[in-house]
Amino acid sequence: MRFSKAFIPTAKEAPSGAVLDSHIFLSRAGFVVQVASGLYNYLPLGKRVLKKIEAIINDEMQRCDAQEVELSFVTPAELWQESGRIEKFGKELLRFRDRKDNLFVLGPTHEEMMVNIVRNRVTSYKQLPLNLYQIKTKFRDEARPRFGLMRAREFVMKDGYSFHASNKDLDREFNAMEAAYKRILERLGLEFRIVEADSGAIGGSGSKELMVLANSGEDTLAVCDSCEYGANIEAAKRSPHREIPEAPEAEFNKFKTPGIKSIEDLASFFRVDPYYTLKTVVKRAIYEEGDEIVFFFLRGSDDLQEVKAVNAAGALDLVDVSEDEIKALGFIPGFIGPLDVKNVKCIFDNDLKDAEHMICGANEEDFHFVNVAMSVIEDAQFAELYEVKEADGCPHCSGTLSFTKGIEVGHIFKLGTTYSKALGAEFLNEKGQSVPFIMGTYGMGVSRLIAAVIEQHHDEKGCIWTPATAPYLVNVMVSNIKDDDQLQLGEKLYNRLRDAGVDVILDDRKERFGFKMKDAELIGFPFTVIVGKELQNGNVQILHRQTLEKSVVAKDKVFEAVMELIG
RNA sequence: CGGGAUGUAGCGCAGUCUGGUAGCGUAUCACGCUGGGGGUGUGGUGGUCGCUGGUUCGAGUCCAGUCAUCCCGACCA
Repeated sequence: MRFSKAFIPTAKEAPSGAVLDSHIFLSRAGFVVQVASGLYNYLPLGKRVLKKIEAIINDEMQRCDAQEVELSFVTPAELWQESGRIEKFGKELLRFRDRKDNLFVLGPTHEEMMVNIVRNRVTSYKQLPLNLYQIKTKFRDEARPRFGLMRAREFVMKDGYSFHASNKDLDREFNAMEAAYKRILERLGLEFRIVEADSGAIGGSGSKELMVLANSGEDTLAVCDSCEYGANIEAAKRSPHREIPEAPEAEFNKFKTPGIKSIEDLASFFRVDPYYTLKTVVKRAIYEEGDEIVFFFLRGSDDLQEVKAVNAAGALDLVDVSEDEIKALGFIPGFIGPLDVKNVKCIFDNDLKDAEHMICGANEEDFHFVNVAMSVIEDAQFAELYEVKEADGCPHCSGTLSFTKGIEVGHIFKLGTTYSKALGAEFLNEKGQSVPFIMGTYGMGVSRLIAAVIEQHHDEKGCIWTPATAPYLVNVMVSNIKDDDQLQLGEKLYNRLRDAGVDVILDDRKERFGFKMKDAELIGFPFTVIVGKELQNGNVQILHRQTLEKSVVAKDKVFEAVMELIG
């Protein structure tokens, strides 16, 4: 491609409201342009990057014998009613009616459609396993799209679904997909971490997220400093406490604690470590039908992890409860305790099993109990509720956990029979029994990957594409096209590289040196061959975008030098 | 969905408080000079000031409504 004919509208200024570097540079360098909230047009450069990433995904999927399909974007609402997700997905599902008044939704993910394709077509265990995927536009009517391509409403996702006759076979495929996803991200040149995750609304288990490490990431990850363990904070675990504070000595008793409502005040009032205080978090759990108040109890040294709490309560959502609502139930905020609680659901953190010497609210204004043993509570429901903290111990080794930020670019998990059961998709096993498919699902955000590459690879001048993702690997820049020698050499090199199959662009615009350099740096071609003043000495320069260093190469050896650079 | 802000030329912004002929930077067009870090001179093109209604002799400016976009939060396979 010749720059003089290319549609690459670069700009000095970022669109107003753009805050993320990837959003700023992808816009300024002419890769994408916003159409409406969460909707983007891909210009030629953006489309090239998209196709490069897709090609790598396709290549790795083929190595795994996953087969590409393409499902219709518009999907009948009946399928969503059948699986029960039309309510669960809520307003994110964009619904509309056709001329015959039939209800449709724009596909936000395609479990239903994929199961629909397979059911009644795959009818025997002999036809399994099967892994089908597509790379296609998805639409989710996000409440608040933001950060450019990072969280758009319309986006490109690779979504794959596998069908198995046994859990064992699902495990095998799951591991194969994890390995394939790892290779994809490695080939793209990204620094990433595979972490344990919550399965979210889609249901299932064995959930893992692929996180590109970047400070601007929306997810917080807990990662071990000495082993491979990493987890989204929503699912992160820790080792049992390594140093347990000295237990306070006291008889069971009720103490007057006027105005002592917070854990901090309580701990200093009794001069004990917060570890020995009982924290109560009150939430209203929302269920598919109805709602109720739930007390979550943790050690005072811990905080409630809401996603874990939602799962423990089996709720769709948890919302805050006002002090007045608590009082209306007959409890006093700041003095709630687990003893003799009736008519309110209580869930205890696992860490409180067998806990002793605890100080907790007495359910009476200005009173706390001391030296309470959790064992006195009958039929207590326990679950994991705590949120890990930095410096907690790794659950798998003797290492220590620290926090880092990540961009979720992939999510794989074992669905089991959730969807095949809901949609009645069954096959005959070896025993002649009709059983539901055991499924896995594997998603990767292709358009989000574009943003992730730039979030991880940019500087103050602009984008720094990795070799596998660059729209053009080499930019041959003619410094002054009015100089015949420069122009001729540039043309010659351009043609030679192009004939050799290199993704190359020739900057033959009638612009000044500085202007072209700024564009080259903003767009972020990995290598720019500068055919300019050095030509007087029989040389050209090669600008390495990553380091911004310029190397000098004899003009007769440029082709070989470039070929060697790009491997 | 709660809270906050902003809509003026292709893009980025000032002007609005205090009503009186639409501005700046950049981009763009023509011609000239220049040619190693977004160069420069001269002359142009380009706007029903988001939309609707109201107040006024007169509204970009004041009032009401509405739509859109962005930010914080809730939400997010």
